[in-house]
Amino acid sequence: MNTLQDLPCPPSRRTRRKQARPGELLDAALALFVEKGFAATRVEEVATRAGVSKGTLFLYFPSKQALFKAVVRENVGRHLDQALADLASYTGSSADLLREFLRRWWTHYGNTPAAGLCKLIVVEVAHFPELARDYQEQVVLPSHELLRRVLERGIASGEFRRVDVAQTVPLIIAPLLQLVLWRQWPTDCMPAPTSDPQALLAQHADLLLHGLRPDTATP
Amino acid sequence: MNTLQDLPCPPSRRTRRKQARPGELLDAALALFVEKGFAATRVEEVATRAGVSKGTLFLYFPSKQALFKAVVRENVGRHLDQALADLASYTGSSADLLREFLRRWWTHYGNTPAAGLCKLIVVEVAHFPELARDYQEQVVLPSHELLRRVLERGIASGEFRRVDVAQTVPLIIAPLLQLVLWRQWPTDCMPAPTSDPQALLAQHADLLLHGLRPDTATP
Amino acid sequence: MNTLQDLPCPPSRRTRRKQARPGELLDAALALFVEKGFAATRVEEVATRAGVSKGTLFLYFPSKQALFKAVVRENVGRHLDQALADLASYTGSSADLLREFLRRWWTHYGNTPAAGLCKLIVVEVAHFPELARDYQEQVVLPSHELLRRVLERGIASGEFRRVDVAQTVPLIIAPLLQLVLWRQWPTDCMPAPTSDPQALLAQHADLLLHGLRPDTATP
Amino acid sequence: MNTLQDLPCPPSRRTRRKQARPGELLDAALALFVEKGFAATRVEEVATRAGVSKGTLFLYFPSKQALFKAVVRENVGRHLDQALADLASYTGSSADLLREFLRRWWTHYGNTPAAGLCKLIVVEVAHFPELARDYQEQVVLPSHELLRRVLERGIASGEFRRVDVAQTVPLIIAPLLQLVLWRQWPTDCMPAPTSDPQALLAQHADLLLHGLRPDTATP
DNA sequence: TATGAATGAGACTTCATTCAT
DNA sequence: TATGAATGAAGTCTCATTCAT
Repeated sequence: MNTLQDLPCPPSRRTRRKQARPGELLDAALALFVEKGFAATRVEEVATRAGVSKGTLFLYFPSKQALFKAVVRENVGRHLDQALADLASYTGSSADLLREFLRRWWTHYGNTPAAGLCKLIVVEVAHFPELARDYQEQVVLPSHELLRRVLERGIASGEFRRVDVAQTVPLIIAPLLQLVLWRQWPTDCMPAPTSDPQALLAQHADLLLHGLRPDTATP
Repeated sequence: MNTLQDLPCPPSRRTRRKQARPGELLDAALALFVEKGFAATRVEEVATRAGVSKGTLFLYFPSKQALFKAVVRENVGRHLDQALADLASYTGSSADLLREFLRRWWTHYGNTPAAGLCKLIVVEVAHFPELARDYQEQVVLPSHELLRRVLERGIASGEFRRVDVAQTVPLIIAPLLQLVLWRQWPTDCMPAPTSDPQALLAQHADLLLHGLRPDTATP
Repeated sequence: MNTLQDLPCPPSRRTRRKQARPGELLDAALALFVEKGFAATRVEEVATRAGVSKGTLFLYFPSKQALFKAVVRENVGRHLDQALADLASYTGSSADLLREFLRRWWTHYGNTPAAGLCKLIVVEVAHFPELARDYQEQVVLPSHELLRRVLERGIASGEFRRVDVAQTVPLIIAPLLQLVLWRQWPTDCMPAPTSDPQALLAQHADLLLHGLRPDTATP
Repeated sequence: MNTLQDLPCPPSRRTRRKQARPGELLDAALALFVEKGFAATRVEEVATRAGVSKGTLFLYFPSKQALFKAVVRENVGRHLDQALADLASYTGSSADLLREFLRRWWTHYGNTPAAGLCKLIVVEVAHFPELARDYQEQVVLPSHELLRRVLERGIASGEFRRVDVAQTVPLIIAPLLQLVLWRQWPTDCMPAPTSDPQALLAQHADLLLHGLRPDTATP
């Protein structure tokens, strides 16, 4: 029996807001930083978009820089972890594994708000070296490491021909990164080269797997 | 008859310098904009680096934005034109043509100061739609058009298998763009995934041409 | 008949604290205002030091200025009254009376927390004219008045030589005020000229009484 | 013969102002800091009083704190040096020397704008320890040292009776400091105890020299 | 009564732009 | 043409004060 008293008291409206504030501010900040860059974003805009006043923002983040760092830290590698987690124990073919990698990368990262971070990092990272390190550790290295293992696995099993793994990994990554950059651009004056990300990824997988296929004509 | 006056006077050093001013300012501005972005670059820095005073800069460019536009206009597509010019009349194999495209892109564009513009455009272009249009017309469309023709040529001749050309072109471009971005990053906290651009490009060509090769099982 | 309710209840701990609140806030404020000045003291610091929240402070004092005025009013002349009260009816020699004045001034005022007010008044009083008037009436005038009578008494009795009383009174006061100022200074970078207030006061009395002694050459 | 060409060209109006600017700003700042304290003085007020705009101030001083430090450094000990310089080689009586000290202190320091610094230092010095050190070295220590020598000279020569020199020096200084503080106060609500500084100083000298006179009645 | 989250006016500081020289 | 002193709009951040709970 569930009595009323067992139900947790709903937190007061004020308390609920207080707890939600940092998240709301981070969301607003992510959107604006991505759209306009760090310098061109005014803290008052962020506050307004989050539905609070300028001063309130400073209750939660001591400075604009701290806000920026929190935005990046909050979103860097957020979805990537789970996306890559169980790929390591994949048992199917290496080709399927590569396809699955691309598929997950898209659904868990490239197609989420976190993708906006790429542009941010490309541009602002020179001014925030600590964040660059975070990004390197949490996003770049794990992705590269995983891809490297996938390639080596496929080569070892004979599914893939022998290629220079170190140079091939960035070639797999590049279209993914470029995809999220292209999607940031204003479509009117600067249309992305493709309007169908999924088709691009499909073609990427197709071209890649063809490119990795061992030479059958060598008896 | 005094014909001496008809002869062009060699410009005095002062005159020469005066005429060189805009160029020196544009060079300084390019370097700084690429390094720090539009907002974080102060006009005084640009002037100082160009060896003139802040006021002088405004004699040549009416505003910071105008300076930026001039920088981009000056450098966008500067080297690309000649790089792509005679590729249209190439007569060798399509594979060689693709290799030649990559080679030229690297020597005439990716490995020149103009490459810094990529980062600039990725980030700032949203606020300068006219520039985006310029870039689109002078860089993106010609490159894509050329690549499209190369692919269609190869497919028509049977050198390449039938692929979705519209999706493949960006896949060829992506590593090139990414390569210049990687080179902008601070190497200490964010090393590029490869330190050997030429090797990357070689692997790109290799993988690509393998991927485009017709299925050998079709006699 | 239930007479218990008629008896005064000993105040509960909460009630007692509640009644003590203003006093605790005033103590905290005094210390902080003295230490940092009016502008550099934040109301939140005062509240925290008094063990309450910022909002609570404003239940007792309508503004920071009101708090400051209350602090000064509360402490100005607090100990001085009793210190000077019965000196008026002193019956001993005028020299002893002067010595007693200095002694009491020190024990009841100069060596109490209220001494910190001197610095406060020196600096902030220009912006709080009402407080200046209070201080004038409660501290300056009574002290001067008393000292004037002491001097006149001594001159009348022949104990002291004829001096310009109006100019002499401030000369007696000056070292006392200066003494409390010196003690406010940070000892590391700005040591007071003497570390022994009692010795200074003793020397003050000695020098003063010698200076007031009638010329011995007048039989 | 003075030809016109020998006359130094009067500096252009702009140049002259440029050179005068720091001084004008320091003067304005001194007045306002003395009047209102560091925190309550707005940089825009200083700029306005100096006849320039807010931004101009920051061409000469990188921050409000730097301005404050410059104000103090500029004025601390400015007039005191020359005032005390040749007193060391005085050859008259020690009594005259003491009187001369007081006279000079008044004309060269107490009655100049630099006197306003005393209040400033009393209050703000806790936040600017380096400045405290400057003041200590340039003002306090030299004055005390000089007075100590005067007293010892008089005692050695028999002009003065044996007193505790270390305690007497501050007793001579105190009325001087207090005098400048009193003059800062608003005369309407807080009149200084004397409106005639010279009379006070005269009485100070008189009382002091009487107080230091050897006991003639001790055969 | 007590709290502490929220506010917003106001301060310091920067920097693109102007203009007298 | 070239300079660089001067400007002032605009941005970040602080903190006294308010008010819903």
